[in-house]
Amino acid sequence: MTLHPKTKEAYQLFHNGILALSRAERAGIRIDMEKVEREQQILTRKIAKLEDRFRQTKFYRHWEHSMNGKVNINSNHQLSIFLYKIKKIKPEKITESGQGSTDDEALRTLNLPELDDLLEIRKLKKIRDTYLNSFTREQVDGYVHPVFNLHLVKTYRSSSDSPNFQNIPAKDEEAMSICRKVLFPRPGHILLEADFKSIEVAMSACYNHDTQLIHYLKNPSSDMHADMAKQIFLLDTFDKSEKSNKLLRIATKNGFVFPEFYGDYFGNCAINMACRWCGLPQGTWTTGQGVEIVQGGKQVYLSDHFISKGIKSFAAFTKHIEKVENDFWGRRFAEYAEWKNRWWSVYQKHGYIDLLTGFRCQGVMSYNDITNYPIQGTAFHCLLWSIIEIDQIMRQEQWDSKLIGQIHDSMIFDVHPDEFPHVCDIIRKVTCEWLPKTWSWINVPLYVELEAAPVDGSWMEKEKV
DNA sequence: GGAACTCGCCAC
DNA sequence: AAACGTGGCGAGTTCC
Repeated sequence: MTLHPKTKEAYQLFHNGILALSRAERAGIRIDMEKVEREQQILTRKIAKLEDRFRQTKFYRHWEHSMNGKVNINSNHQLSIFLYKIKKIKPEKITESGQGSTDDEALRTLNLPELDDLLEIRKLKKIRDTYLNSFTREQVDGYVHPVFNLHLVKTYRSSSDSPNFQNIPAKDEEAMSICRKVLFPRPGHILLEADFKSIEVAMSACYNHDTQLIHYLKNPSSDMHADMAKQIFLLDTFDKSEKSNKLLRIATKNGFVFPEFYGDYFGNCAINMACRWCGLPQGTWTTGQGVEIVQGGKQVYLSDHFISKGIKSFAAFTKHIEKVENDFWGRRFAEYAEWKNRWWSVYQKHGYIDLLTGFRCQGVMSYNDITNYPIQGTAFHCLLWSIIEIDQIMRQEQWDSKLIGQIHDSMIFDVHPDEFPHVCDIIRKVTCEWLPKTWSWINVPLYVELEAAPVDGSWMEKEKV
């Protein structure tokens, strides 16, 4: 498939965008190389220790024997053969090419305690060899200069490499801490990140004009994930501040709402919701299973709660999620669903789709592609427009502060403390006021969240402004 | 000895 | 009827 700008504005967005991003690349990000080296050494020692312990297990010795002494503990292929051919364990999960999977989830379900060390080794090696090592390899005088590409991604998002600045760990506490505490602003400066909130959902509303979706986006006190959690977990009341409800809300958001928006279906959602997020098994449910929740002021297990509501097995839960899905697309977001089908018809007729930002996607695409690409692309174009504006103001006003990076819906700045309030003010005006004014098809409010680290603080230390 | 592949895993 | 979108990159492996 091919991508191209159809309007002068679209061309200008890319032309000015790549110039602004090239200035961010030139600015770069400061790395504390001494810290990087120290962390690499610590990781190397930890890995060696874990490998020693792993080599003493019966599991390893059996593996070694079966491979005639030529074991490579980094080889998932070898591990797959050993587990599923030699030990003849039945694989729970199969890869794309049909062999037994050895990913984190597959190995955990095997319940072999020896494999825990192997998974830990994998994780530590990922941190050392992918992240810290790329900083060492790419740094010049203590700064890395990640490349930001506008021409590689099918959806009109960006990509980054050398090093990739867009996949530095953010979820796993240990990985995040090790990788982010070596990233610093220039001496005496402040790292600042500005993140568009729910920009993809907002952009989808610009295409589908769904009444209910717009209602959620226009009313900050409403909460679609909480409403869906209430429906999925059959709750009469939902206090968002309560701890177990927070978990149910996140499970709903990441296990149902977003996957459904991306084009997933109830079958996958049910597995993820029940097993991954709530700790419920795939078969029949019995008392005392899954996470604990609070119902009517009392702590109960999720399985007991569902059983009391007549959902007594994973199969029944899947049926329930199917009904929730039908309601989701058939009633709640019916206008969104109609847009998806209309949009698909337009593509089938013309062979291309045109984005609100003046770009065209042309060629062979699936139904999910057709309904996802415009949303992802347009969301990134909002960020790119903001980057161009801020970069221009920055140069006109001769800021000492600099834009240093971008992660699809967020911008990262290296800010002089004296300029900090002004930079925050400009970011808010550009993203939340001037952007919607310029692109009048934006039919919902836009929000940014600002997070900053203390002066001379690492990226690990950022907190809400 | 390098290209192309698979697998796994990090981000949005 | 079928069923999750986009990347980068490291390590191992296979092919030529």
